[in-house]
Amino acid sequence: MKYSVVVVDDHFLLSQAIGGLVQDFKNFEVLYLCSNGSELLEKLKDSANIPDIVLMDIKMPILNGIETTEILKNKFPTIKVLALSIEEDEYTILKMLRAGAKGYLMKDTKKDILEEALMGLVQNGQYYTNTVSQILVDSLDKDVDTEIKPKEFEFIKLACTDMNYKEIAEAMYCSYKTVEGYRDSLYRKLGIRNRIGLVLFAIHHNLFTP
Amino acid sequence: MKYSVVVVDDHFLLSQAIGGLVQDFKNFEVLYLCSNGSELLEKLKDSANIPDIVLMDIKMPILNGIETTEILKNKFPTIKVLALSIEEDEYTILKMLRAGAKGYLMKDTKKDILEEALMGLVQNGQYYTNTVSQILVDSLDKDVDTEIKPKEFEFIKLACTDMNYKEIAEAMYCSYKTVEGYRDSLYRKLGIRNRIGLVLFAIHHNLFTP
DNA sequence: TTTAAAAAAGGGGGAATCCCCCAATTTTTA
DNA sequence: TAAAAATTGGGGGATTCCCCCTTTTTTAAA
Repeated sequence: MKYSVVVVDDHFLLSQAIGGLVQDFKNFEVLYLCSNGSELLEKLKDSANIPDIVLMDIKMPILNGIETTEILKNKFPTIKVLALSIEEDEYTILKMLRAGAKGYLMKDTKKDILEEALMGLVQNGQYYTNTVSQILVDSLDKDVDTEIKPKEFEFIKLACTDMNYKEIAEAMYCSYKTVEGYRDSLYRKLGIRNRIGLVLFAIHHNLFTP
Repeated sequence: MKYSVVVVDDHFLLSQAIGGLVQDFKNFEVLYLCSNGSELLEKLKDSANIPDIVLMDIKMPILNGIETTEILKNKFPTIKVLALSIEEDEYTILKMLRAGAKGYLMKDTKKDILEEALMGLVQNGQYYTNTVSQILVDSLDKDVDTEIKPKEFEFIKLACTDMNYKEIAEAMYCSYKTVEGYRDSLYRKLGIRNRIGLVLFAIHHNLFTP
């Protein structure tokens, strides 16, 4: 009996191709492919469509990988999610693991590693590369004072547009000075010195997708 | 006799997988895979390694797809390049086509289309989707006064860091006022109003990769 | 439940930077 | 040699940055 695998990725070519790779593995077979999270949830309404493993991309339209994994954790706890992302980013990996992913494969993954990871998932319930383990260790002492608050998060997204602070204040229904407060607080705790730095930070940590 | 195909992409999983798809096509076979442009050029030094078609990613480390295609056009004019990119972007597509690519496939491409495109390349020497044709038509009247000059291009890349204009001027070995000139000229012809807008423009048009 | 501490929101003011107009000079191109 | 383009510059208003501060609200602890 082979373990069933579902690939969720909005890049048709990639999901089709990954499906092909998985189909070659002797212990695994592809159940079906989805192009985003909500399509997967739709499929899962039929209990015949519940796979052992979901290979999940993170950046997807409509319902992204983190949100989808969160939902799966609650509604289908038997399904193991393996994150499979083009971009490697500490923040994103952490968010994905917190959401319930049992492993995370980077873009430089080779075919053998994919099979090894799938076997790790069914045998040990997880598969963590050295990189991911290191990130987990690093995150222990780091995330405490670097936590970004909801209002600051909202500010960051607006700061990543060409609006000036006066306009941002109007958009956030608060005073200009409050907006400056969010900015200064972020500059201090993120160690950046101007708005370009903030935009770059936001992009690198997937707080904002251009 | 099958047509030989080389896949150039820094995403191992993707290139391996695309290679698998191509291998399934009855008229095509994979010669080898490369992870960036300079690796391809190294391979091509041996004349036994010259393929009929190169499937080329655009964003790659060391030597990107546009630069690589430009070199191929001069040194190996018999090789047909099919751009195969995750991101779809007018500017990038145009640059890739100007560099000599004979076609461009978007991320939502399905397996059949890939085969169709490969056949188009060997039979007609090109394969253009409707989207690409439309972009070509649009570009005719648009690109004239929107051309970005080399110095401006250099400025853009520095403007996408947290340096201020004084520092950028030092980095470019010119006066502060010259830098302001580049900035103002770009703002005018790109229709943007501040530096964040410039950064966003640069990202959207792949002039700068965060 | 009261109290103390922490966080959020708002504010003043000054220095630095950014934006945008104009003009002069030098270099390149036709 | 004249025209076009690139470079440099002045000046000034707008915006951003970065300190200082007070008031209000939320949270946590005694």
